[in-house]
Amino acid sequence: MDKNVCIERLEKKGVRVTSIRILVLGALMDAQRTMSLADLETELETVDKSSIFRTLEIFEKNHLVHSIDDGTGSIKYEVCEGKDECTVEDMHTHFYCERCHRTFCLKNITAPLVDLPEGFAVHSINYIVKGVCPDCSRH
Amino acid sequence: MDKNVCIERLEKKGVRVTSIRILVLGALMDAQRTMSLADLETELETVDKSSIFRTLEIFEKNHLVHSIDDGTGSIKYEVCEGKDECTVEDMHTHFYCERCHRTFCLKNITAPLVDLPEGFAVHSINYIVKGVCPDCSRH
DNA sequence: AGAAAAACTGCAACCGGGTTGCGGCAGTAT
DNA sequence: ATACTGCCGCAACCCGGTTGCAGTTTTTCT
Repeated sequence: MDKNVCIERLEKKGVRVTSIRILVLGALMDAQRTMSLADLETELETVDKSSIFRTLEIFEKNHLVHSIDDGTGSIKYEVCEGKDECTVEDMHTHFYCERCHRTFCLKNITAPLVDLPEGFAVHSINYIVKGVCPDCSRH
Repeated sequence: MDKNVCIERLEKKGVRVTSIRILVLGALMDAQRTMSLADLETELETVDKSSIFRTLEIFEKNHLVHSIDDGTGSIKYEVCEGKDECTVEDMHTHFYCERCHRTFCLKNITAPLVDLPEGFAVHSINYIVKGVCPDCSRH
């Protein structure tokens, strides 16, 4: 991912630009899938785990990325597509492949919302479908 | 929960009856909510963590209980209602209260299933709605 | 019943993802 | 230049979950 695109995006969200932040954001934007902290660690060998962690914290607070819990025990991150907030984009469907252990963002499929009994106030939805992805079911 | 009810249920599923298993199953059946390993640990002071863990493993394999990942980092367990399998019951909606940190089973609300692109094979659904529960929103 | 095998349990140690304290470094402001 | 603030790497920690092992109980086989 072009460095300047990252810098621009960081500045737009009011996040101070550093070399590590460019690297992390670039890796996430390049990735065609969600990435865990461990994924980023192996991708960016030179960068310390805690630095990546704190970078993601800042990114999340500033709505540059959001996290998804796909039930695998490790949180996944992906860049927000929305303009300012990503509360709505947050709610798209994710698919977890039990064979290749990848988590897919089905961004064009918004997560369904059921009617809840009186008194329940909804803030967010975590909708994960698990099974076998097209790649794996071909083999 | 009556001891004999537990014993009966264990035998019905072909799980060997031990005192610990009666305790764990009883605690889960009594609970009006899902329970984590830690919850069971504090509830059953006398029983070792690893024993509870292995007991839950066996229960899950024999479809006495199933687990839900509510995204809090600790897996929750609840007793299966179904006769033999609980693949369908598994798919009901759960609600996680961000204030009191309890996970509710909304057993009468089945988890919705979206249409996925060609090639995705669905095995299970993880549908967690997060927000504030009726109890907490009253205060 | 008695011996061997299998299953169950508690203890302690481990594992891995996530998190934090701290000291050093870098950039910015005064 | 000096003081301040924020960023980073290292190491250590935390916590839920998991495993190896040894002692005990239960089952199985004769």
